[in-house]
Amino acid sequence: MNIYDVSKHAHVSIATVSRVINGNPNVSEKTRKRVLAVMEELGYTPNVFARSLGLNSMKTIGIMCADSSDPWLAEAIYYLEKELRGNGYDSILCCTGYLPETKKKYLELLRSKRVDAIILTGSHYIEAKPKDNAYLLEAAKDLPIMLVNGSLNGEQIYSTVCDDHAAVYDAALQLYRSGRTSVLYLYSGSSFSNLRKISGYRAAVKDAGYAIREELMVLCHKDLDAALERLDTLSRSGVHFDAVLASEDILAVAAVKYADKAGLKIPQDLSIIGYNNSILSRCTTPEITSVDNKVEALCTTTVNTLMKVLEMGNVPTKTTITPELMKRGTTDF
Amino acid sequence: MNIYDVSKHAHVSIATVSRVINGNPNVSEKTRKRVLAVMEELGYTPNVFARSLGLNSMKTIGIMCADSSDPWLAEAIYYLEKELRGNGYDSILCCTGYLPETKKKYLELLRSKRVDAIILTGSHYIEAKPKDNAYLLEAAKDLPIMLVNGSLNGEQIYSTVCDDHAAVYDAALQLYRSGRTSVLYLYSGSSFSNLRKISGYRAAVKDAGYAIREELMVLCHKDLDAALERLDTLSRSGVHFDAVLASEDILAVAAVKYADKAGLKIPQDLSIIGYNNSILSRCTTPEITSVDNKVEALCTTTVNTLMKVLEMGNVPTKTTITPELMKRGTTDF
DNA sequence: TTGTATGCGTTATCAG
DNA sequence: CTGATAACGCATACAA
Repeated sequence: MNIYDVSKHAHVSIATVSRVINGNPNVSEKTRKRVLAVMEELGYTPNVFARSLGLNSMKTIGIMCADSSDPWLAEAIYYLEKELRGNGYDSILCCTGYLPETKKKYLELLRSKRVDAIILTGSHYIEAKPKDNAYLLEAAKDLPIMLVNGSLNGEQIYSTVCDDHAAVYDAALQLYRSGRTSVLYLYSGSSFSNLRKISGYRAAVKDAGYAIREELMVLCHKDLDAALERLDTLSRSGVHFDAVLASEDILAVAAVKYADKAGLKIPQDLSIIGYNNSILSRCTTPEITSVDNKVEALCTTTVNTLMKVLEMGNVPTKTTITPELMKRGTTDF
Repeated sequence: MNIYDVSKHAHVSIATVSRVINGNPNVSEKTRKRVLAVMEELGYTPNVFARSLGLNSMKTIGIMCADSSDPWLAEAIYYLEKELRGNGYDSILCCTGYLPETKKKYLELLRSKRVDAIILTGSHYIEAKPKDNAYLLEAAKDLPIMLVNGSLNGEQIYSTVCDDHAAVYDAALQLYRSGRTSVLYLYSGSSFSNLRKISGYRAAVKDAGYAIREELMVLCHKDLDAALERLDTLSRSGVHFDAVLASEDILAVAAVKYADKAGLKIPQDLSIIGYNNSILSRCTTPEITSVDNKVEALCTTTVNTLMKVLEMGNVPTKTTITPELMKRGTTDF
């Protein structure tokens, strides 16, 4: 069942059938209808492979993410897929894990599949050392690279980021303003986004008139038990804190559990702020004040930008989106 | 940069190059090495479109799910993608939503993309009325259809399910055995899986020696606020219950919140069991006893079965996996 | 407005 | 073991 069969049955050439398929206006209404009728009758579907071969494009975008089961990334993927499909593009998904080598491997794989562009979802794709990002610049010579919540300068590289620095700065400052004196910053890695967050925290501490205390900046695994354990030992070792600002909601959940265990009242004895405004922030009692970093906006903006890029339009290289603090029961402001 | 370029540089025919690419044994070791060297040198990558055209296969599996941001589905997608890629297959993702029409539409779309098989993820794809599943039987004439946590009989349709009936039966019975007298069953829909769960609940009520009370089987939206509100009004309207068994963790979270609000002690005044053993079940205080329905096992089994199907092997039409009750703080057994 | 001929980069089928 | 050549199904430049 191919274009030839249709052309025979409709008594036209394959060129005409092709024109009909592609909406070329240079076809008389009569022939168009006849061809369409035949296509319907035969249940004809164009062969995407042959079409791709001619056009050298699949109308497919590669989506890379570290781990599609991470709630934030899962939500991002949802919006990206939806938005892309709305624009007539398919998405092929790659969960790359967090290792640089596998990230590179999957990027190569997607390139070999001749996707029309690649979207890197989440802040784990930009490394601190420029040479570790070189492979992205290299890939961007062939196709557009879109960063969702990451930023990198380069030809054909487009970034859409949430202003994490401002979000954390603002959150921390509000904690100090509400009377806290020792805000613990709990974070889980050193991705692009995490670095920006930490710098926001540092700036806030200074602007609140305090000295930076390294022991209040605590790195731990993105895991409930690990974080709880970390807070426990920290407290036992004599470090005092009356607020926890976390780089991830799950860490904030751990802080709530820690307060429960230690008999601390929330938010009086311990204020807590999470990050991402995920469903996790709503499962605890009290519910957690959390920074909404606007996944949906990040994703739709990314896809919109990409569509303009593919249409050869002129587009901004970097778009910044403003996060918002969702106030709930773990803070008293 | 194509197979002709390689053949020229290596002084062989394109047929030989093709053989090398495809690991055909009918090539002398010497030639193979030479060709591989040239390919490396020129940085040649086979054109997937042309290859697909010849093979009429993309080595790509379509994954359909209702909503990739649903935690359970997100996790499933993660395992499916990983497992498929390990077998050399790409996955193209489709979030179909919950409406029958869009489900059909996306299935057609994937078919037109000539994917090698389609995986339907989650229990939302099997409808109660046989005629609503007819389109799946129709599609299965062309390619294998794999169901993850759904079941349907038909040629080229393979199901991998978790025994939801047994899981809920067992959970409910344990609640009665631990002294509860009125177990409220809270559920969010009437998918295949939900129907099986309800039948498990009904069986348990009977086997525990109680009469079925319709007012104890409560349907509500899969949403924190909606569920909380539902429990509130239910209680105010005089319905008594001393345990909540939920078809989703999020509903169990709502039950915990309800107990907090109503001043009920968990598990003494109200025992709670959730379903899915998701991270949500670990965010509350106390943490929620939840049925682990083995996402990973479901997904790896599905992919393994699919691989056998694609290799024309003989495979079971239906595989059942046994769930497990993860006991935590919301129950006293 | 329509048809013809050719290219796209492979794989597969022969014949040697 | 190797090579020539015909599919594969479509898009498109060019001719009519």
